[in-house]
Amino acid sequence: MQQKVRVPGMIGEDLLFLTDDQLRRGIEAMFFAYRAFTADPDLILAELDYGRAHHRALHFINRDPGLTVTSLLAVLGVTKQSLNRVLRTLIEDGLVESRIGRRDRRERQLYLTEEGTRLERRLSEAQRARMRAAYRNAGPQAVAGFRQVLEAMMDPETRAQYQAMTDPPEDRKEPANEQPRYTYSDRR
Amino acid sequence: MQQKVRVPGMIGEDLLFLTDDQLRRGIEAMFFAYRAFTADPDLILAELDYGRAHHRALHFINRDPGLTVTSLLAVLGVTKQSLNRVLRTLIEDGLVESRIGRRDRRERQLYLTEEGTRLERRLSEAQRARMRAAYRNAGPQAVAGFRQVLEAMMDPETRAQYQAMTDPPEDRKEPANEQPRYTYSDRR
DNA sequence: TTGGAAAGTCAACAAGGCTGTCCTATCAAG
DNA sequence: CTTGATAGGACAGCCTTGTTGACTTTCCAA
Repeated sequence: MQQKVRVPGMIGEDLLFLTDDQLRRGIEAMFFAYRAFTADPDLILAELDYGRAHHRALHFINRDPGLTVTSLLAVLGVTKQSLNRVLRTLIEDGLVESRIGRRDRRERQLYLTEEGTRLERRLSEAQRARMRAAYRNAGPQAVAGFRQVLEAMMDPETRAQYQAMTDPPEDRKEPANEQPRYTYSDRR
Repeated sequence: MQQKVRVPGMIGEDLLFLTDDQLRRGIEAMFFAYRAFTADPDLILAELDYGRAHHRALHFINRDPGLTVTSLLAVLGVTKQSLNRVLRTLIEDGLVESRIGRRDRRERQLYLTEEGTRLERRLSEAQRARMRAAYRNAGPQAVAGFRQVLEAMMDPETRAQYQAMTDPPEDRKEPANEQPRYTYSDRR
């Protein structure tokens, strides 16, 4: 079990980064970082009696307005019943609007209301602030590596979905406003 | 709100990686990757009627045998009651042993039993396998960046704790077996 | 016209967070 | 030796968010 091999001169490249110990460090880093990653939005959500599930719904509806319940279900990877509970409160509270599908009237297309947009922005700005600080601190090269490892960690289907999400500017139904749009937001 | 600035020639360094859009990509990468990260152990745990909380306890007890309940509490960042529920089942099931503290008899020092060690190994090997594949795929430079960003994302206290955990070989109570120990485990 | 997909609903259950309260054992200081 | 503080454990009860299973309504498409 746990066959450990003492390596004398190293093979070709430096393989020390594949050590069980290095892997454990990475695992723990994921655990601690993810906790921090969700901490800021969680504070805001707690005030409003919402949970992480609400944040996730708001995030993906904001990113892709008009997406159907089924698509959202697929992205989030939860059951219809679980999502429905969350979605219902968001709709009741006037943060999300559910319109009957234009192509297929069985489908429901989801949109954020004004108020929903406001909350989403508040939540995601809190989350971005931490991310931005971490990015800035680590630098562009580190960020590239960060993304590369995370992508390599995903299940293949998820990764495909993730990469398709906005990798190509991709026209879904709206012709999509073109223009490269090199935007850079800052504050503080 | 959301002040966007069209950047013509870029400032000094390339700041495109701090774009709100790039930050959003990073946020989504965290979400999807974390889901994958927990997926493999979750499958094993489900078989045995355990949950993620049990895995976390086993992990940290394994990493630091003899740690006290209070230390474990601090690392996990949950309440005593929440941990206790999990710990109790692990002790009842004979995976964890709780010995009276040697220095302070009020404390309980936690150890994995044979069986606990076996399960921990099974869980962590599943998790490491995915991590190893991702690491190998991304390469050592990317891994360095990955860790750098995750560390920058942590709360300062957590980061200090994380870095202290095994950064210096550090003798806690055992004199700690020295020797650099360049080990490299593989299979497949 | 009919089969099946999309959506929604109800009920029930479980994991794992949380708070609050209370108790015991033990240490350390006065 | 007493007394206050600390470590741990237990019980009750609450919440969110995940799950299954069963059932209905709506509506598209063959």
